[in-house]
Amino acid sequence: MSSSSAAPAAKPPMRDALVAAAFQLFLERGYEQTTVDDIVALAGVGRRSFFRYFPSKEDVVFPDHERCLADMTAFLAASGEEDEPVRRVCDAARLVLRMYAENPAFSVQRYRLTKRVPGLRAYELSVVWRYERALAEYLRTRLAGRPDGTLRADVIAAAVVAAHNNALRSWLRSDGEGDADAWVDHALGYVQTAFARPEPAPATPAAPVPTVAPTARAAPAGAGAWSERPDDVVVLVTRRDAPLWRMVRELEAALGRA
Amino acid sequence: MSSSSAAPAAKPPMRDALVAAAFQLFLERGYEQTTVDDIVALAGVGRRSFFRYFPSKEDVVFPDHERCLADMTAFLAASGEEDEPVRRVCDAARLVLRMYAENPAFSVQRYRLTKRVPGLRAYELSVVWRYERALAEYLRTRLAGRPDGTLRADVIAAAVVAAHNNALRSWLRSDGEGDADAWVDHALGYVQTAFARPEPAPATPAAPVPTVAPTARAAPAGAGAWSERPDDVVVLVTRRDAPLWRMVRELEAALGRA
DNA sequence: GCAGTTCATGACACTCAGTGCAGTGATTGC
DNA sequence: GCAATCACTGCACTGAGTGTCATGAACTGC
Repeated sequence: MSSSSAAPAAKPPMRDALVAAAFQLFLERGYEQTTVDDIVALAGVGRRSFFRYFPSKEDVVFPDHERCLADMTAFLAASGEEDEPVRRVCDAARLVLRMYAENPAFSVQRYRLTKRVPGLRAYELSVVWRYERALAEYLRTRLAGRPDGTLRADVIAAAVVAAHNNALRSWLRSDGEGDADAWVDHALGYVQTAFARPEPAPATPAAPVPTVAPTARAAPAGAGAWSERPDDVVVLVTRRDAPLWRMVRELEAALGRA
Repeated sequence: MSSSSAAPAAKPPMRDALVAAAFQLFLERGYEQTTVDDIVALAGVGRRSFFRYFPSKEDVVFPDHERCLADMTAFLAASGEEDEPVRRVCDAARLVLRMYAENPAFSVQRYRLTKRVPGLRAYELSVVWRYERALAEYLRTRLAGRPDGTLRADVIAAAVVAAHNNALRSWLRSDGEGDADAWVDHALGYVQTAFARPEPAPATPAAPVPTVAPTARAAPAGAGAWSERPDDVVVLVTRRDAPLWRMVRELEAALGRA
């Protein structure tokens, strides 16, 4: 019972049931050959419920990215002036790797699925783009005022994402057998050295792969994404025209319920 | 050549008519508020014809990217061993800029459209991704055999695309008034220097950064980098232990939705 | 226990993107 | 002239996504 049932709002099993049913059918007969009606029929729920939990058919393939993005945003927001910016975004990228590594079998299946289906590849791009934007926004604030601040922010963010994905895909192609952390450390190390030049701080060129920062989102309290210390309070900032389901999902993510 | 093949099959005017009608309606009432039926009605053609010229509604917004991608692929394929790889992909990226610069008014309109419509942003990502893959594939062959060849290829391609897009968007935000080439040259020059280091090629240290950095109107917005969007945002502050439904209710109240 | 409320779910109907198919009219080649 | 081809149109269909309402379970206060 590590994470289920315990406290206030019980985790809805329907969401997981839908993901399971969807993947069963996707692997059986393919993504495009599976309709939402097929999924809800197998899961034994109403069609409308599917779209209450997932805004689109594609979203059921990436059920945990929203949460991971919230973690990344919180991780970056918790950064201070003492953190080296490039290093910080590299560590933030490792959060994504960790999510993939938490369930290798699932990740490998999904990788093979997204590789085959153009629509899913396109959707994955939009997911990756949001990670990249989160990194870039952080870097923009950290590099503000410096020459070419936003340019460097965008380029470094793109490079970090590309390096991470290069290593991640290598690991996924190995069916989750290899050492994902080693690959990602190596890839991010390359980016760090490539962009360390304008900084005077290449004093520690070899060491800089000190593994992931704490964050241990296993701890229920530590997941308090927004509004760090002033506990007991949650602040949600969202676009007014965003769909309600997305606001609710962010809210849930901020609350640490999943 | 750039505009070759004028002779063979005369360009169908219907395609252009559809693009014109689509943009007229998109600008009038918005992208999502415009149906394909509206477009074909204004263009005075049958609905089925639309999908013969454009595989999807999104494609009508990017009518020339397919051609540009083909040009880029050809440009890279025509490269020889004597070309410096990073420089070559930078020049390839400039082909995209040229396409945008060929029709500034149209490009600016499209930029404003894609910035507003999430679906178009997502579609643009898939377009950009194809450019990036073309660059990365080229670099992979050129860097094959070298240590971390594919990693470096992916990272450099991503950096080039990010730099190009950063400059391109700066130009688009200036309503096509500024010197697009100067911005892109500067941005790509930064990438070239950043990745020129691991190479032993200090033979031409000064030359490879010919950059035209001037850019008279350096920062039109000054430091106000991203102070956009004051409105359109809703903020919810609530106690963490409040029931979820109550938070949602307050959210809905704040939104003005029943 | 009981009435009132809240909310998740399900059933229905609708819009719209995208596709397959058949029919029509014009052009081209013989 | 005749046949084949081509561009176009209309029609019907699938399937994703959305708004709306009814139901029913769980929780409220009494």
